[in-house]
Amino acid sequence: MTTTNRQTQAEQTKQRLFDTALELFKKKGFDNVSVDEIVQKSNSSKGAFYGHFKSKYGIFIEKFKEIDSFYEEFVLTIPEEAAFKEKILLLFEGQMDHLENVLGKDLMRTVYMSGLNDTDENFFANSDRSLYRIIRGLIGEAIERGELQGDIDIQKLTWQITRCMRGTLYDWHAFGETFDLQKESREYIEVFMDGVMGRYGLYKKVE
Amino acid sequence: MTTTNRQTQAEQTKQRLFDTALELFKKKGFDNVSVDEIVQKSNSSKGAFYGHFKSKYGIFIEKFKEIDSFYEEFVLTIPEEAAFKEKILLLFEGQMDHLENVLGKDLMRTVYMSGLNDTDENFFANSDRSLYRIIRGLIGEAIERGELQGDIDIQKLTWQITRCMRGTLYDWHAFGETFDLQKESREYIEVFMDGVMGRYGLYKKVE
DNA sequence: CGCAGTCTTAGACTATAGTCTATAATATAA
DNA sequence: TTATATTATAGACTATAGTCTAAGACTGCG
Repeated sequence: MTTTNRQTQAEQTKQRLFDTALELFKKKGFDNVSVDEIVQKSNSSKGAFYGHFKSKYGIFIEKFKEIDSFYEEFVLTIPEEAAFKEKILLLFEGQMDHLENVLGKDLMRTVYMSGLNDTDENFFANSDRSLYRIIRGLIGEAIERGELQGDIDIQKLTWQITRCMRGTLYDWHAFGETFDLQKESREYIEVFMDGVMGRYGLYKKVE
Repeated sequence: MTTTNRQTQAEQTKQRLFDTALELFKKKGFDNVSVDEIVQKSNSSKGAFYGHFKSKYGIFIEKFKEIDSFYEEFVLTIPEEAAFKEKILLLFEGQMDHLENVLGKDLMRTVYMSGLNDTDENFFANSDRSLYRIIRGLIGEAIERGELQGDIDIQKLTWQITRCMRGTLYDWHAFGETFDLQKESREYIEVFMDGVMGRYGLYKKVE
């Protein structure tokens, strides 16, 4: 008998549930997989499942958290010298690509559903998220460089820019197949950023 | 026996279910009311309920549809001579006030939940909605008046402007109590409309 | 009128998310 | 080592949204 302590055992159970669930979700779609099936295919139990995850959504939310490490890495690929607006556009592009092609629509739908539930932990509202830190950083940098006015409310602008993401991603689900995420995202944030630069940008009339 | 025909009878049942459900939702909140309770308090049955409504959400969706008549009326109060941007701002203000104070947050949450469900009928995607017609109308009018360029994509701009609504309303739910709907809505759409006017507006540098 | 067809309704049934309690496995203390 | 406490897990149980079938009620036609 390999001497695994209880904690390790539990961690293994959690991992088994996690992997099995993700695999099933991928194969059959979130709504077509029951917790009973996950539990059974993992040789585990309801008790274990709800011991490790807050809800069925919990699995996806946990997976979704990986997105923050994506942001951390992606931001490094953004050219240092690019203009503020350009950087935001690149960030949107990279994000949408990742969401569509790596995490997938089904997972994102789940995340957005859970954002509407008081009971679930609120992922969006957590202002420590890498995404928020990164955008606050870009804004701060833009101010230092004299691209943006120094007296703007950084936090507010961060929420607004990320709201563009949320609005676009919501529509991605609400408007079905015909919705071209990349295209819609780009066109939308471009207009918004025009508004931002018009309001808070410096050296506008120069050039 | 009053000679009520079958259709009238059914209509009465539906109305009874509808009223009872709304009353219960208001008193206890959507999530704390079961279909069984609605059915029981209405002296009706599951069969009747699901005959008349597609889902439990269905009740709220039906109520929500009244918003279109609100738009139709509200738009009449917008001053004819106001600028395009101003009209949009007023529309947002009126809408948010109505959603917050008449329809209520619980109902709106339900509508937004159902927008994420493939199975439910998709309310947002229906381009016949009064809201969309009204905004298309305002854009068309602005073009005629020479406020906007004549070659813009009216439909696309309509989706984008309403996406500002959806983004703000989503955040209203996701960010909990501290979120000031009116304020957030105004500040956000103002920036966006600046972007719109900067891109598609005419006579910008004149004045 | 009486029969056939159709719509409405009743309510039993199913599917499934999440809770609860008991048990087994492990850790800790004596 | 033995006793006690803790924690993970099993799986029965509950709550509830939604389905399904049949029966009753009406309608219209011959």
